[in-house]
Amino acid sequence: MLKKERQAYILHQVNLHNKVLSSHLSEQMGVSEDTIRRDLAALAQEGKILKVHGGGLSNSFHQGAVAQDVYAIEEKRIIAQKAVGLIHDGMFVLTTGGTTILQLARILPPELRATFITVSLPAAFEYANHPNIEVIVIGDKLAKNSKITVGGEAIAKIRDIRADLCFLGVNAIDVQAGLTDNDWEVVQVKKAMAGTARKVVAMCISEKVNTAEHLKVCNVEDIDILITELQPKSKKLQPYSSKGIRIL
Amino acid sequence: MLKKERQAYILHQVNLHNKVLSSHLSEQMGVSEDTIRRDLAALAQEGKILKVHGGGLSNSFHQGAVAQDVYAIEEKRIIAQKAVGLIHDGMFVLTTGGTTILQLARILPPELRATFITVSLPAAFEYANHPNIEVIVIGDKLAKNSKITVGGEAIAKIRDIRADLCFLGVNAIDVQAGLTDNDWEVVQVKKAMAGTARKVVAMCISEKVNTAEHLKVCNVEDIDILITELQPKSKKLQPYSSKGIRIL
DNA sequence: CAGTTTCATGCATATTTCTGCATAAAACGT
DNA sequence: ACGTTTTATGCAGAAATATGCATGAAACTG
Repeated sequence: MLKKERQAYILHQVNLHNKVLSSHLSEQMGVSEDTIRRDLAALAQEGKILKVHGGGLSNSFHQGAVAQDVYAIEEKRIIAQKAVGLIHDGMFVLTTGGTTILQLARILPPELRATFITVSLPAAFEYANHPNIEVIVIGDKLAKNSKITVGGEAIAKIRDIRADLCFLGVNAIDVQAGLTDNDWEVVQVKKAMAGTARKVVAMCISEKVNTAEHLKVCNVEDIDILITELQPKSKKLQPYSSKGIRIL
Repeated sequence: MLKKERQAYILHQVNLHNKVLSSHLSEQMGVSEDTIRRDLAALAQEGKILKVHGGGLSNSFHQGAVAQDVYAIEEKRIIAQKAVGLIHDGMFVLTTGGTTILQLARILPPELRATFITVSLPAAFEYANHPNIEVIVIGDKLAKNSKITVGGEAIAKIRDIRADLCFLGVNAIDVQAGLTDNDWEVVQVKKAMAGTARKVVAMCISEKVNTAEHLKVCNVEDIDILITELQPKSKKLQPYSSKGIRIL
């Protein structure tokens, strides 16, 4: 990894999380803490970040800036953290859109080499920031509110891909009703994704567990792994666990 | 392998991956690292890439990810204003990426009903803000630097579309050399677009008129309309006018 | 204030770059 | 066509750069 590249990545992380730890970064990109410290010093020198003991801070504190607030961001961050452990080098990964997926995109370890395939434009942007990931965009008509491509072309293309892993941002999940959503076209895309991947991972904040929407994506049995921000052994998740779904 | 060829390849790699390593390139095309370094230096000299210790980076790194201001925005706004007059209800419009195209996207009249087809993710986002426009995204591998999709799939898809109008963001135009660009894949996409549309519109700031890059997109005769920020009767544009191209 | 973590400094090492030069290939002028 | 000039490329050795490690100092924590 090149110096500038590393610094750009650090800057990205700082802008995203408002703080970084030297120890964390060091581990994340496999260089010594000394190097990280030198990078932080350089970035601080350029005024891009604020260097503090133990890491760095966004200087947006200093200048006052915008913090885009995502609903239940902490929960989603936890979920993303669990999900990232499933991805290994060389994998082909299908993802939908949604804010949980975006969180996932942001915390992908920089040395991970994988191919991400998505219908979500925001997700594609996020993946594009990553130094070692190949991004494949599935094309079709753009659904304006969700910024994902939907339609027959997209679905056919998804079916052509034998992905190792599929991450579904989940709107509602229920033991009886299965995975459900409320946008017809989104459902088509998710169906296709769930159908073609070797392992299907559902990412869902606990609040949406045991809720249902009008349109069905798939049965809970079709899911291989369910990730929520709760403990895996949490009572709320027992019904899913006993259906043979792995809980993280 | 010729020097120009090599440099075009390097540039393509940079546009696709945002970085290249001298060592890697050297091995990949069987020339010494010295030669690669000289190529990188030349490309950096022309401002096409950012040269760093160990290789090269896309110059999007240098500008800082946030708040990059568009070069020559006033000129581009004028061009976009002229271009928008060509679009009518019901049309199918193909567009490339580039900042000029983004300007166009922003000033589309809200009551316009048309279908825009693009390989550019930023352009797609911009179009998506429009209330009455249908947006079709062409999918394929994402070039990280320019955020456009490139590759065989994309080109095949473009060829399937009979668009009424094609807007090309132009990198360089010259009466002799024609429309030229510096990234092989981008050139393929532009070629396909220019080839399939009923009318081809080139949008080009006057600064780039009578300049040339390494790779050819098409002849000036293949363009139907040329838009710059200059007056149509401007002297600089005479040669194009006399080739039968309509100037706006 | 004692213990732990983080930091700065100097140094060692590996990698990358620069410089000058030699050679080969291409372009040019007459 | 021939010799000359320009250009492109590779190579060797010196210089610069990037990084990690060891040590003691400084900063945090409770």
